[in-house]
Amino acid sequence: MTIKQIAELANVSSATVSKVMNGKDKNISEATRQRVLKIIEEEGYIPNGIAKSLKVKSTKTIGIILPDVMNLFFSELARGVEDMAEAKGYSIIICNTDNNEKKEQKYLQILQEKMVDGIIMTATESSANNIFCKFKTPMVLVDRDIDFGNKLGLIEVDNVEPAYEATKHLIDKGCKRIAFISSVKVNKTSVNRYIGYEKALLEAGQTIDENLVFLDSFSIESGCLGAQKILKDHKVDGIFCGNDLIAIGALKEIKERGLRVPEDIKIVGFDDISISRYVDPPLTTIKQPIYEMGNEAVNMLVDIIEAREVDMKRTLKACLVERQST
Amino acid sequence: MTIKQIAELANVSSATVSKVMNGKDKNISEATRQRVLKIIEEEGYIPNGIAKSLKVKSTKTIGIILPDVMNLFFSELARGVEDMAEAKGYSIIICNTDNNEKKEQKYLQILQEKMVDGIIMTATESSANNIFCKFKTPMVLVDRDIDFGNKLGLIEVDNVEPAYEATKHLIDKGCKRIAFISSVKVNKTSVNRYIGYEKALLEAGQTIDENLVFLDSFSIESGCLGAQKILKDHKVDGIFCGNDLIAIGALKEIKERGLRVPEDIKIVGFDDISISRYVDPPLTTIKQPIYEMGNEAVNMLVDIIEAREVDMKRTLKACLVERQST
DNA sequence: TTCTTTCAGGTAATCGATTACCTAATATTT
DNA sequence: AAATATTAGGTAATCGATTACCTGAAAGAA
Repeated sequence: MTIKQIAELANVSSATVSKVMNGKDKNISEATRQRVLKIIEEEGYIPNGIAKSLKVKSTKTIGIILPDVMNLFFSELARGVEDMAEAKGYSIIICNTDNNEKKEQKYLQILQEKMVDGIIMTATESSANNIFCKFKTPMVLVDRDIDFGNKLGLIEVDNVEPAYEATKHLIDKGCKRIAFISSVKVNKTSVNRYIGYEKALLEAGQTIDENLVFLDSFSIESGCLGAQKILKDHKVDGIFCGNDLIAIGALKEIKERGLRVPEDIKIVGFDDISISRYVDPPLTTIKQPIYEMGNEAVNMLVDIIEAREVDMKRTLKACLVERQST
Repeated sequence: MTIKQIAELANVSSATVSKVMNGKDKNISEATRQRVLKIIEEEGYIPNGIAKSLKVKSTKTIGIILPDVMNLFFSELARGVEDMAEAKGYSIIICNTDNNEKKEQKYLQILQEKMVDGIIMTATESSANNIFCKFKTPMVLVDRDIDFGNKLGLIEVDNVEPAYEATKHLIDKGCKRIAFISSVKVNKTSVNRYIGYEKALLEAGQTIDENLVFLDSFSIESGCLGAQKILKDHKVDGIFCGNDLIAIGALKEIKERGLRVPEDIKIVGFDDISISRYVDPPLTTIKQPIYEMGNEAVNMLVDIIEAREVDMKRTLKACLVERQST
């Protein structure tokens, strides 16, 4: 079923059918319009969007590249993106990189071949290369602060200040020896959270003990591993975790050693993923506006696509939500 | 940059460039081939996949329609789909319906306009209508067992038997009054789990007490609500939850009432989403091969798309994994 | 030598819409 | 009544690849 067949059935030209479908019907009589509409309905005609895209040079789809949708942080981000995209008439193609630069490259190529109108991406931790500079598909980076000049949009949250706040919260609650478990240092997010942690400790006159810092990855397993490693040889009364998944892992490990939270050890996470309020005890954490970041990424991207004036950098605020783990 | 411009730069026709790019280069001299390849590389030429799709009538993309990627069950399913799709050279467009039939309809239309090669979908609980029958885009349904004749593929897991097993497990552990918290009855999955629950109770000579059955939705909130409602007026020593999210909610509610798991109340969930082993206590649950379901859905769909012989129904096995909540 | 293959690559129709521009009829203005 | 404007719709080029079929030269066979 093509537009020509519809046109024939309605005794008009394909141009007329196209005009009716796209609301450019100023010069179409109501009778003709209804006739065309009726036939489209009857035949269950669905226009070929590919043909349309080829002509109008827009696919109304955007690509989203992220490490892993199974990670609650990214699934929330993806949902934020999808909802806003849908509201603005765009579909989204999703790509998981597992922080693998090869896959990132491959997807970038595929998305461009598919002629997406724009790309939203949380870049791989190590993608400091400048592969993105050479192409012109509009793009906005989310969460990972990587410097590509100012050609790309960026949605970020400040990490230093909330990390400082989180650590200070532990100090205020009386913690004297506070550990930090997070991802490796190639990840800028992790580094910034470390800076906030350091700042709070120094300000409180506490010393930085490298033995209380464990850096691996933003996963539950890392949380288990880190807590295990630190608790084996050292006494701590507080842990600031680089994200909530780590906190969940640490929580489990602490309980297995017969220690209590928050009585023996207080814990603060980061992100406030949806599950965090349901773990035991409910986790004190830094609430990141994850879903909103997804929304904003789409807003910015669509502004770029549709060539509107737009600020290429947007910083959102994160804040502490206190629950029972401290 | 189009194929014609590349052709001009290489002093060949666009047909030759096309042949080189697609490996149909039997009749292309090695010298020409290299020259074309070099220019493509130099110019950073990316072929227009939309134009290609229009001609070859295949977009190499499949759509996936599901209730909500933020739900751990579906994010794992989505990941299973994406990974297998990527391996087979397909991209995926993701659509969240929130179990809203209107959105489902809308996405179905959009995906067909975008000319996806196939659709994988977890149908809305209420979509018993036959809207899918009239179109010919290959489609496989996952998890939700809805009858559309045998035109559509189906990937399912048996729910009755594992639900029976879960309930029997509680009985074997000594539970005398076992509650059931799950989603509403329009959801066949939920119904089947109820049937298994009922079967185990009757077989053990226990009576079905409707006061111990709470049906709402497959969410953490429902778990809280259900446990709250049931525990207020009744004494129970075991709860079979329709899925893990419900179990997590119930767990929280139980603890808030000062009851202990598993000493006072034993709990079994369903799904084994990734977080379940990390809650406190680690959840005994029915492990569904969620990721594999995603894989299999793609396998089946691609077989249908590429017109291979294929069994339109595939049933996977779920099994009990015992952890500390029982 | 002549005929047939093979090789290397070119020509142009095609996929299914969109849209700038055209036309013919009717309506309005002066 | 003549000139102009509006209405209703049609014509055909175009988007950027793919591919069936064609061509002319060189190689091999008879």
